[in-house]
Amino acid sequence: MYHNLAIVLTSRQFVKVQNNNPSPRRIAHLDMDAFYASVELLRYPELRGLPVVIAGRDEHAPVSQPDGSRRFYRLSEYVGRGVITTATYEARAKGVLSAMGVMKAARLAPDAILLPVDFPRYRHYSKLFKAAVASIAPQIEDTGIDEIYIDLSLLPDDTLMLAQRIKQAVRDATGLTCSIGISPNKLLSKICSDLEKPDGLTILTPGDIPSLIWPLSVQKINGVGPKAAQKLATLGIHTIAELSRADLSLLHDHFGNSYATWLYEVARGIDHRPVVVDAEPKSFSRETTFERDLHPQHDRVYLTEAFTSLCQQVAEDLSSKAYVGRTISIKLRFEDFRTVTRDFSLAEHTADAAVIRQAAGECLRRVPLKKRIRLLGVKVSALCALHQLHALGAYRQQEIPFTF
DNA sequence: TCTGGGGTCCTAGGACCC
DNA sequence: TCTGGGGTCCTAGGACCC
Repeated sequence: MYHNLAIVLTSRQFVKVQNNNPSPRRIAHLDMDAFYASVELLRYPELRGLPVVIAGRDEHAPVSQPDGSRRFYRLSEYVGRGVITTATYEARAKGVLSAMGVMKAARLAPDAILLPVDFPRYRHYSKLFKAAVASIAPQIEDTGIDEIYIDLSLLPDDTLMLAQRIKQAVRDATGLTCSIGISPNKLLSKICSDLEKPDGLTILTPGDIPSLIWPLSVQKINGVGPKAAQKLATLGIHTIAELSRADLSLLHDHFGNSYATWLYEVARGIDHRPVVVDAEPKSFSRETTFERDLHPQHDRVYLTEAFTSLCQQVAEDLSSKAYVGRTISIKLRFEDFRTVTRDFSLAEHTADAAVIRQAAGECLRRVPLKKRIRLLGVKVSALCALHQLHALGAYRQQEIPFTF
């Protein structure tokens, strides 16, 4: 009954190998298992097997006791705003999910152990596991702190052997497990790295599509989120199989032209995107949600300090990565969760905190401040790497002297 | 019971230029 | 008095991802 859904491998999904025979790409997606929580379990091994959630700031850090033991905070002790960043599989079993409000999670699992987020530590382990993978398969696309795509196409080794070596290398370097999905493209590999978590290894062949991919919810497709899934549901489309049976014209009527075409292709397992090894950043930003909603006038002094501090942080981020940017943006979220943005493009690139602060101030002036403010953010985009800017400057100087 | 922080990409209207 | 089409940049908002 699913004969029309056979996976289509077009010529663009093939690469040339030494013997000149086209062969399908071998793209792996590697995803670390419950990454932040697993890193925390490395330093607090006594928490293994317990429901643990990672959320919030430092005030919930474990406290060392006089007898050498540690006193951990429980989720039920948490007060204030915030969301769950990660949960161990034991906590997930109680219904606690990433991005869930902490107060809601506390009702589901009041006794779960609560640990604060420690990004520097996760970044360290991120570098370790990526270096371990690179020692075996160097064609890596960075897609986050805990996941990567790897292009295995040009490596001579057997796919299963490669995947097992990569998993072992990650474990040796970090003590952590990961899950790997391998297929001819990023779309399918991303889906199948999730199929056997944790410590999974799934190699997807076209023959597996009906049993493994078709029954899944459309939301398992990377790029179909809550809004699109809801809209598809009103059309009676819930699974990937149902999506692949939908008329292109029906999708065109309800989604934009390009999104409809994209949906039509991904439902058939088609995805030509390359593994991008050296992507340049597009923006740097800093934002903060306040402990309580702040009044634009009464809390003016504190808001101004926070605003300036965000500008300084972004400026430091730019400088430390050797970038300059030309478009300065601000973001405000009000007490009713309505979010507005304003931006301003400068004539020249900058990484200077005072210049960024000045431009951000111009943006802020264009926002009517009638409600309390929940979040404030500053972003710099239209980036240029510092070394490229120098080249650009030299180029400009060549042109300008041409006068009579 | 409200909903973090860091990103990417897309759309769409208007300005402006040729 | 009416009035083209294409290209690029700027700005604002929104969906989505980890």
